[in-house]
Formats: sequence, structure tokens, C-alpha cells
Amino acid sequence: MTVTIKDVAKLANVAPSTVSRVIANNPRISEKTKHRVREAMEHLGYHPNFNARSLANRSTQAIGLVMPGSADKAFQNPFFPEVIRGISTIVHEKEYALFMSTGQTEDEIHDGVVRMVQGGRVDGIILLYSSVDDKVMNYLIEKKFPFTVIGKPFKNEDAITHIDNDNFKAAREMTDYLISLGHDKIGFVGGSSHLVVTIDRLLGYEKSLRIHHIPYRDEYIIHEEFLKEGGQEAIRKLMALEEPPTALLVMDDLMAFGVLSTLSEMNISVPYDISVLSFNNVMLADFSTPALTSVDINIFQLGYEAADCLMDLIAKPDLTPRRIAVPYKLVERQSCMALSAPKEKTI
Amino acid sequence: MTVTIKDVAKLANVAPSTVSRVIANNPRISEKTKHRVREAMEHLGYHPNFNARSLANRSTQAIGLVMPGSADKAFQNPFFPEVIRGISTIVHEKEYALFMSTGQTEDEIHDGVVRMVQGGRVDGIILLYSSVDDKVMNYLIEKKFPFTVIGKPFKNEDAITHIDNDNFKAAREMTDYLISLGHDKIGFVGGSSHLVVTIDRLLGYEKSLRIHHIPYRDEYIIHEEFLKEGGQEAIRKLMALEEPPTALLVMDDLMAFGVLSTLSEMNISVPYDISVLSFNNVMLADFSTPALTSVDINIFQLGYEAADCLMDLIAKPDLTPRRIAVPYKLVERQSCMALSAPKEKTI
DNA sequence: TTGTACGCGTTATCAA
DNA sequence: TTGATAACGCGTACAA
Repeated sequence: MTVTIKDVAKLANVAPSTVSRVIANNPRISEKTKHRVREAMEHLGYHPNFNARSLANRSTQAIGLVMPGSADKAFQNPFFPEVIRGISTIVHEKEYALFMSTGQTEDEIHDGVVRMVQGGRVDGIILLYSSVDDKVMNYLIEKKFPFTVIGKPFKNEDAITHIDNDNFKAAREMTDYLISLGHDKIGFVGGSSHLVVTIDRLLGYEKSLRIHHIPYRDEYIIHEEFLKEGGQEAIRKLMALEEPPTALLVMDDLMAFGVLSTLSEMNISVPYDISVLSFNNVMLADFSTPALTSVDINIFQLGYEAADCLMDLIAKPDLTPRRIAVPYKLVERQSCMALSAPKEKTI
Repeated sequence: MTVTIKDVAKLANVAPSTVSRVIANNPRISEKTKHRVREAMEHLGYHPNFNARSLANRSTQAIGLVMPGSADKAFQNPFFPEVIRGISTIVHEKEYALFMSTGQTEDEIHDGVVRMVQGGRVDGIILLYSSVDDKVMNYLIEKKFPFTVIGKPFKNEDAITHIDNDNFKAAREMTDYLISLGHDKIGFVGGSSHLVVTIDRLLGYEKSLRIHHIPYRDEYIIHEEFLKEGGQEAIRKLMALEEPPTALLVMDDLMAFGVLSTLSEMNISVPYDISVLSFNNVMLADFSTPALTSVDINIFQLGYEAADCLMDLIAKPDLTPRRIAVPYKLVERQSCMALSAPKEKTI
């Protein structure tokens, strides 16, 4: 039914192997026959069968994407679409395809990855997150399968090609920034503490406090998923403290939206009563009220570089591991202000 | 290197074909040997090679996803993540994998799909959008390749299994709703007019106006992508009309965020000066100020059903085409109010 | 109930 | 520069 290399060969009066060479653009085929073969391909509407090719080749032209936890929640966050956008750019350039494994629990995801890898569906993998002692990462390392990760590996940092921002430094600087605005009661609102990014940023936050001789208080630290109600509670508790924070360092714009909304319900005004600074600088950050002051971490580039490195890795599997630090930049909008400023509201 | 069916056969002291049958859970293999073979598989860490299987089988265990325009912009919209979430659920259940083609322009996307299909990478395809005279859809029809579409096909409606909301009815009802609130100057803010959903809703909007003897005005209709500046202009013009609308029917929450933001910059208050009603009921709709009154179109279910139908279609290619209408529901929040209400602001 | 042999569409090796 | 031929790993008639 489907037109194969043999049909082309017959029509062009050559051997199948010749057709194969034409496809690979083998230099030792005369331009003349190349032409003839290509015409035959065109004429018949030939398209190579990737499975057959992979089988003979041990190379699919595809890479796999692994998302954290349930792709569910992950996908709700604009971070992932954006990072995939960066990845697609490279992937498309190289004529690769994208494969996504699906799975809700950690185990399901692991199984999905195993099937992808052992099943020969992909040539390499990008981990879209980095968590402490990650099963998938361990598997990939053990298998010596080409992969890159977005975020810093918890261990084996030097042995794994990874792309991230310098989250420690970023969090430190942002805390510095809030302090420079006069704040010394600064809350930290993070996501799962299994995520290395959370850990790194918490460390940076601590460091800044220490340098400025500001005491670190446990009650200022929140770890909540925040996509749902849980987070609201946490914020309420935080603001009910005897000395509530006057500034919040939030790990993610999506969380920040939740925070903003809760705060607004509590009639606490941002930025007049409390400043909010978050990470990611998602497109929507511009549209919230007040517009979010957020750290642009160049999500697109994170994806782009991750894919780029992976391509290199696939080509040369024993390339020495690299670490690429993507720059970040604070985008000041309306959700932060100096503590000392007069507390007058404009309308 | 990799462990194959033969290795398993050897270890279990059976023929490769027997192993193959065990994998397929062929009933005419004795439980005893099944057990033995399974132990061997376990022991060796065997995983079937999908490419080989596909070749012999002409069935990949994968389906392809096609996004509109540049996956870029598409992906910015929470609609797609959510719809994919619905798809993943089924896909995972059936142990399928997800394939995404990448491409920026319409032609690139088309090529990607052709490669997916002819290359034998997928067993079926879900179109995540429906546009007028779509190249990809035409191709799929011509090839008689199994596919379902989310949205209503522009033509051949009866011949294509598709899942959508009744967008005509929905838009009519929502317009009715705004009219019932006392509005008779209602703007329509839509996306690309190549999208069938836009067309259907515009028709529904018109219908409602006609029934209520409200004149249809061209100057009340906007078609803008809205993710960027373009939309701002359009809204400014709209509000600068001699008789600016007192209510806006917006096709998408993301656009609505943009509208809200522009309106706020213009010091036009929602809902006191103008009501805004939008579609999709994205998670973030709850967090905007004011919280968006939005139509919940059950995005998740759209994806879920589309995948479900596709699975049926793959199993029985000449199943008669179906149309599944997913219910929708208005979620009233703070962005709409009755026109006759006193125009007093609560702080 | 199980084994043999061939085909799926390519690529790669070796000759010519 | 090109052609045969043997893999690649699996499914499946057909035979036993």
C-alpha cells in the first residue's frame, strides 16, 4: 500500500541501496542518478518510514520530554509551555520530533521514561525539572542515556549537562533588593521543597539575610503548591503573625497570582501594605493588578539551550558535561515599593 | 547490546515466537510457559522495541497532536495545556504515547504532519483547533487517516468525528445574558476569523442581537490576537466611539486579561463602566481583578473525549463519524453587572 | 501448545 | 559509482 524505497528504486531503475544513499545524500552518488531518484520519489510521493530507519539505524529522530509530578499540574503553569517553545525551536531546526511521556505519579512517569528509552522511541531526553534524588535521573545516568536537565541536579552536578539560572545568586540578589527597599521582614513563599530550585533559592535568601544581619525566621517560610486553596491558608497564617512580613519573595508568578488574590480578599494592599516579588516573568505578569514585579529567568532560552546541548550530546555521547547558566533580570513593575515611602494610596 | 526477544527465548528455553505470543498474551500458550517466559523477561530486563513492533505490526502505540499556527502562541494559552491534560488521561490509560509535531508556519506544520503520518510515527491524530479550509485537515481526509478534531470542521461536518461546545448556542446565550443585564451596546472581541469557533460565536452573537431587535454594528467587532500590543489599540478605538459599548463579549480569557489591563490603564472601570464576559474559564480567571465572569467550556473534557473517540477510531477505522457536544456553563464572578445598577464604586 | 520461516522498510557491509 | 545481501527486532502464517 505505502510506497517504499523499493518502489522508488524500480521506477528509477536503480537498486534500493542506491535510493537509500540518495536519501542520506551520500556524496559518492552521481548527481545524475540522484536527480533521477529524487524525481521518482517526488512522483510516487515517497516518505521514509521512520520505524524501519530506526531499526536499521538505532536512531529515531525524536527526543523525549519529561515533566515533573503529574503533567497535570505542571502543564497549568505557563513555565512549561514556554520552555517547550524554546525546545521546539531547536528540535524543528534539526528536523527532530517531540515525544512526551504521560503519567501521573512518579512511578508512572518513571515507567514511561523506561519505555521510551528501552523501546527505542527517542535518542535523548530533556528533564524539565530537577528534584532531590530523582528516580528518572538516576535511571538515565545508570543507562548512560543522553539527557540534559533544566535546573541543577541535586548531586553529580559535574557529571550532568544542565541548564539553569544561578538560582542561589538570583534569590540572594532579590532579597538584597527587597532589603535595599527597607524591608527586613521578608517572607519566602516556595513550591515543593523537593525541587532543587526551591532549595537553591531558599539558600540564597538565607545568605542575604545573614549578610545583612537579619534573623532568619522559620515562620516566614511557606512551602505550598498554591494552585489551590492550600496556599490561601498559608498566607492567612503568615499575615496573622504578630510581626507579619512587609515583603514576600515568591517562587513563581502563578503562586504570586494566588497570593495577590488572597491578599486582596484580606484587604491587604500590594504594594502599600506589602511588597511582592516573584520569579518567571510570565506573560501574564503584566496583566495582574498590581502588575507583578518579577524576575525574568529567560524560560525560552532555558529550553532552547537544553535542546541544543542535547543535540550535541546525541551526536557525541561522550562530550564532557557542561553547565549553562542563563542570565536573569529583574523586571520592576508595581508590586514592590520602598518601605519608608509614605503610605498614601493614589485613588 | 540491548536485550531482545531472542535472548528471552534462549533463557526460557522456548522459541522467539513463543515469547512474542506471551507478550501479546496469546491464550493458546500454557500458563506454565507464560510464567517461565515472564520470569526470563523480568530477569533480563526486557523491553519490547517499538520500532520493530511497528514495522511488523503497522501500528505504533502513539498518537500525534497538532496545534494551530505557531505552537508558540498557541502554547501561551492555558487552553492547550489543559486540553492536553485531558488527552493524556486517555492516552495513558491505553498505554499510548504522545507525539507533537513542531512548526511555525502553516506549511511547516503541514509538512510535520505528513512526516508523522507517512513516516508511520503515529496511529492517529488529534487536531487541537479547527480553521477554515485547513490544509492539514484536508490532507488527513484525503489519506483517510484516523483523526478527531477539537472544534467544528468548517465543512464535511458530518464526515468528521469532532468534539466541541455548541459555540453558536453558547454565544447566543451569553449575549442574551448581557442583554438581560440591560446592555444593548455589546462589543464582540474575537480571535482570528479563520477559526471556526470565532465564526460560530459571532453568528450566535448576531442571532441574539437580531432576536432582541438590537442593530448589529460593524464597529463593535474586533478581531485581534491580543497577546500583544495590537489588541490595546483596538480596544482604545472601540472605547473612543461616540457610543462605546457597555459590555464586551470576549472569546478567550487570555484576551480578556489584556482587555482588563488596557481598560484599567484607560481608567475605565470593570464592571461599573463596562462589563466583560469571556470564554474558557481558565484557572487564572479567578485571580484577575476583577475576577472574570467566564464560560467554563470544559477544556479538559474536550481533550478527553477527543482522545477517547480517536482510540475508537483507531480500533475500528470505519466507525461512523460522531459529534460530541461538551456542555458549558457560565461562571459568574465580578466582571459583569446590570447596566441599570447605580454607578457607585465600593472604594 | 509450540517452533520455523518469512516479511515489515531501512541502512550498512562488501563486492563489483 | 553502484548493486547484492545481511542485519535490525518483532509478528504471524504455516507446519508440527
